[in-house]
Amino acid sequence: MVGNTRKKTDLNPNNSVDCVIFGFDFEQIKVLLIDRGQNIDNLRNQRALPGNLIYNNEDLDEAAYRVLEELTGIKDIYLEQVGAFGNPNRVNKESDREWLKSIRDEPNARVITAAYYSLVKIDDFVPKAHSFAKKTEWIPLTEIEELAFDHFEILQAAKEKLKQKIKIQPIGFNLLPEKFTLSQLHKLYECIFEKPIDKRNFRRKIQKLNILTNLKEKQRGVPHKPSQLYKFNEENYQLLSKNGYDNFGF
Amino acid sequence: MVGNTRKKTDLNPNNSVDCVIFGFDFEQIKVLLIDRGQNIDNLRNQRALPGNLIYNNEDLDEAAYRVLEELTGIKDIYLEQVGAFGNPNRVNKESDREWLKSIRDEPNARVITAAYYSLVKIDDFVPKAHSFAKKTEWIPLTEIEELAFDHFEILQAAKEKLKQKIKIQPIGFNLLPEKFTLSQLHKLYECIFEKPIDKRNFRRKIQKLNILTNLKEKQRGVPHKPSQLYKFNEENYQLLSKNGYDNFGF
DNA sequence: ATGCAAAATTGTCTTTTAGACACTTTCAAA
DNA sequence: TTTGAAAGTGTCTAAAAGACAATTTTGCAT
Repeated sequence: MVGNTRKKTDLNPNNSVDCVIFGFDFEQIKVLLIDRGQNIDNLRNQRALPGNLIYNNEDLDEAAYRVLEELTGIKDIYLEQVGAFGNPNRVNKESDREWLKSIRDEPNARVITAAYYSLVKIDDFVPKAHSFAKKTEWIPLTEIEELAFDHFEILQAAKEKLKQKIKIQPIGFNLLPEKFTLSQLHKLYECIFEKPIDKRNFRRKIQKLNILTNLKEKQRGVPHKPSQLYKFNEENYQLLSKNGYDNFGF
Repeated sequence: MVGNTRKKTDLNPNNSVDCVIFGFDFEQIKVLLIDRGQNIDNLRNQRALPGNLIYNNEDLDEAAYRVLEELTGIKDIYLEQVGAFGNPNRVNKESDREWLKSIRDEPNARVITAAYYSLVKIDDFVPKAHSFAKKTEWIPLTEIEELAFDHFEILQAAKEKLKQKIKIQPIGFNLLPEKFTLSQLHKLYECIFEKPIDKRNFRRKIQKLNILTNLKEKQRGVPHKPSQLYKFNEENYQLLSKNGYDNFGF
């Protein structure tokens, strides 16, 4: 947006954005986490959400898009704010402080973060180390038990937002490739809602939305009845979004 | 929470909270706004949401409760975050800058705000001037066309949150007095959803939730058939909240 | 070629919910 | 006693949710 180059001194030491980036590998929901590769004795090597300080002249949304792109290369994607997290101790765990000292000019500053979440096609991003992230990995949601700072709390809030949001907008398509099967879509909804959903009822309901185009093309090479491939119908989706729907829950 | 007295120097000049305080007078939704009583020539005397800077050692939620109490005297009330608003120009309107100079030590600081909304029983709070608010008034939602800073935008977001939230939790009771009638509740929902709702269908649906207790007591002195008074059944509400409901929309 | 394993696909019935719709009752005030 | 004003109430129809199981198509192993 702003073409200017920014200096390190333009960083706002008190405000950051953190991104919860969800992906889906047809089996489970995964989250993109960075590993800070800490080697200090007796400190757990906790993972963290990708995030960073914002610039002083930068909008929060803009910052989220920038950080997301800087850390993952992904852009032009659904991004939604989860909220602001400002517990004064959110940055005070000993292991976190050590890490901050190594990457920040003002490691003791109080930091309030605006959290965002994003849904990406998992194959569009091959994690690689970047900047202060020594490693970047897709970690299954179910395996995440603790994170740096208050990131676990942020993650829970993001999950909750996603659950609510997908009831009123079919945003799940952002997690799937161009061509996908109804079974994959079904599995995705089961993962998000964290409960089994009747196959036939799900298909009936999703088809009635009228946002799927049958590609008249089949899966190939699977050792069972091949599935029809569908694509997401952008035009009808726009129409639907405008009018809105209220209750795509199960 | 923290008993310490706070000094002005403990204020965080870059982060604030703003509160959208909704009330209901049985006719319409109102919002509590402050009037900054500006006397400068040619500047519109815009109203603003009550809000203020937070302290450095203060949690955001805590700050919201504090500011709400400081500005209105109200506490122990439903408070929910709307989100963070951080447009770098949100504080740059000329009329706003003038005002900030008169009340802030660092009037030029960039301020990111965390917005909250709250639902209060309108009669519990009799507006009176306080601190830098020269006046405090309940203004009907429908009459609000512009506000200071980005407060109009925040208000719209808060309205939207409220609309969504009330579909999954019966939070509207916070807007009503202890004893209320079904007609009042009905009117409230119409105001929030900004559309007429069929009386009989509404009654059927709200009664099925099982969170109303009929007080076997009637309105008195009204020049028409007096209405039954109800109270909100806390016990069943807890039960309902735990299990949740999905679709109390119209 | 045959059979098997694995997942895809499909429809019906029942129950619940949504949505449309209008008349009667009860009170205060004139 | 009449009138105005809002409260209160029930039924029918259409749509949606939810429960439920058999058949089809493919690759692969024999």
